[in-house]
Amino acid sequence: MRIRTRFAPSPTGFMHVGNLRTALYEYLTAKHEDGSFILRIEDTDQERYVEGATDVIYKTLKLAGITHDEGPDIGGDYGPYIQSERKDMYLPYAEKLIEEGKAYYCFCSKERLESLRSNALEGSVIGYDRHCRNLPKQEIEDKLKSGMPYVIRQKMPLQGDSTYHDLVYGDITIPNDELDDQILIKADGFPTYNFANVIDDHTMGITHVVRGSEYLSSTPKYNALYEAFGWDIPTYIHLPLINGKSVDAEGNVTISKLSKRHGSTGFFDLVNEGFLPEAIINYIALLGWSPAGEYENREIFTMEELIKAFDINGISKSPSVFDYNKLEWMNGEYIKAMDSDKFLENALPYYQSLGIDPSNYPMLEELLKPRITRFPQIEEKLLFVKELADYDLELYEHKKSKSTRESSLDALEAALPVLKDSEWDRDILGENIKKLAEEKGVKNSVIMWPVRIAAAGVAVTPGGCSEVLMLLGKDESLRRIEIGLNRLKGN
RNA sequence: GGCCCCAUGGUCAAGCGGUUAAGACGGCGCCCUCUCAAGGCGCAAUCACGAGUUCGAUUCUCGUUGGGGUCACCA
Repeated sequence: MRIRTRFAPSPTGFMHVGNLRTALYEYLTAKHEDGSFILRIEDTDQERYVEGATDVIYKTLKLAGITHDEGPDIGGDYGPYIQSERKDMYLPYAEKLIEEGKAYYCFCSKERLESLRSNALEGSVIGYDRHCRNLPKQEIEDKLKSGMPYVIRQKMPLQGDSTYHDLVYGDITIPNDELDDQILIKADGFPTYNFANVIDDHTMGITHVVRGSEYLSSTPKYNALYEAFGWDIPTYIHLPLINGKSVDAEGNVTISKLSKRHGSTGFFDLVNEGFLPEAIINYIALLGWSPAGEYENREIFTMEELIKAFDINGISKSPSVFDYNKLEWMNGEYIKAMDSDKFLENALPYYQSLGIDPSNYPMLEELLKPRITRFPQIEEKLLFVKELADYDLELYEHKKSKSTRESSLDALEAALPVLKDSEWDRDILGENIKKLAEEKGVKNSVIMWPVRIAAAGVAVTPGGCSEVLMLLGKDESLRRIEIGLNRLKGN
C-alpha cells in the first residue's frame, strides 16, 4: 500500500517552525517511500478566520520546497481539501453512531458544564459527568422536537485501558476513565476538530498520521472513533516537541515550548531576518531526527537527500531546543556554497540600500561570501563605503596590530605619499605598503591597521587594508586618509 | 492535581550489555593573517540520582527527582 500522509494546518496566518517541521516530517515520511503528501486546510473556523491565511500556508510550503500532491489549490481524488467545504459530510457519520448506540445527544448547557468544572474537587476527575448518556428515549425525542440545542457525544468505554502503538514512542496505554465522552458535533452543527480529523483522515485514505506528541494522550479517543466505525487505525508517528530556552535577569534558565520570547518562531520571521528557507528546512530536519548509515554525521542536506536519508527510526523521543546559533552557522554554510547569481540576487537589496553598484567592485562577493552568515549583515560590513564616520580615535589603538595613536600618525604620514604614487591595485598596494613597513622596520600591520581605519572610519570592513582601499577608490581613500592624519595631529 | 511521555556535554545528538562514550553548533586556546572575520589545529565539557538484573551497566527493570505534554461546544 502506498503511504499517504497529510499536513492539516488551520489557517491562522502564521506558520510556526514547529508546524513546519511537522509538515516536513510528514512530507519526508511519504516521499521516502514514494508515497503521497496531502494538504488539507482545517478551517472549522468559527470566528478565527484570518484574511489571506491559506496563502501563507501555500507560500511557506512552496518556499520551503515541500510540495503536496493533493490539496485545495491543485485538487486530487479525495477532495474537497478544505474542511469547511466538507462540513455536510460529518453529521451523517455522527448520526450513524447514534443509531448504533455508540453516541448520544447531549442537551447539557454550557453553563451546566461550566459549573461542573468549577465545582469539581481538587484532584477529582474534571470531565463531563455523562449526564445525558442514558436519557430515556421519550425525553430525547421531546427535547429534539422542542428545538433544544444539543451536541452529539461519543460513548467512551468506562473501564479498562486502551493501548495503541506508535512508531516513535512504542506502546502507549491510557486508562479509559481518562477518556471523556467527547463531543463529535457541536451545537452549531459543525464537527469538532477531533471528529472531523478522523473522518477526513479515513475518507482521504491517510495511512500514516504524523503529528506532534501533544496528541499522544488523546490518540485513544481517535482510535475509539476508528473502532466505532470499524475502520483501520492508521499508523501513528508522534513527533517530539520543539522547545525554546530563555534566561531571566537572575540567570535562571527556563526551557519551555518555543514562543515569541525565545526569538522568532515564525517561518517568515526567520526569512525576514535573513535565514534562507533551505537552511531553515535543513536545520529543523535535524531537530528531533538524526540520520544513520551513509548519512551519519552529515549536517548539510538538500531536500532530495533528506528524502533519501529520512528514517522513522532516527526520530528522537525527547523534545529538543531550538538553537539559533546553529541555524546561523548552517545559514552561513549555505551562503558559502551559493553560486554568484544567487548570491547577487540575495545581496542586491543591501547593495542598493547602501548605494553600491556591485559591478564596480568585482571582489565584493569573494570578500563577503565567507564572512557573513546572513545577508542583512552586509549592511554593517559595507557601511564604511557610505560616508566617513566621525570615529573615535581610540580605533587606532590596536594591540594585535601593534598600533597606537602615535605609531598611526607616523604610519599615515609615511604611507600617504607612497599611496599617492601607487598604482591602484590590490596586490600592488599591498606590496608597496609592505615595502614601506620594511623600510621603517615595523610589522606590516603597523601601517596597514591605521590606513584601513583612516580609510574606513570603522573597524568592521569586508576585507583588509588593500581591499578597503580598492573598494573606496583612490581619490576617496586619499581624502579620508588625509582627514585621519589631520585628526591624529589634533586638528 | 490525575493521566501520558521523556531524561547522554550549554545546545543538536550517535550509542541499542563490554567503546579511550562519536560527530556538529557554541565556548576556550594556539597557528595563520592586510581588520572584525574567514581558515587550520587543539582543548574543555555529558551518561540526573538510588536500588536491582548481570561476570559486566550509559544501555535492561523498578523507584526517586527533574522536564515536557494533556485534561474545551480551540484547532
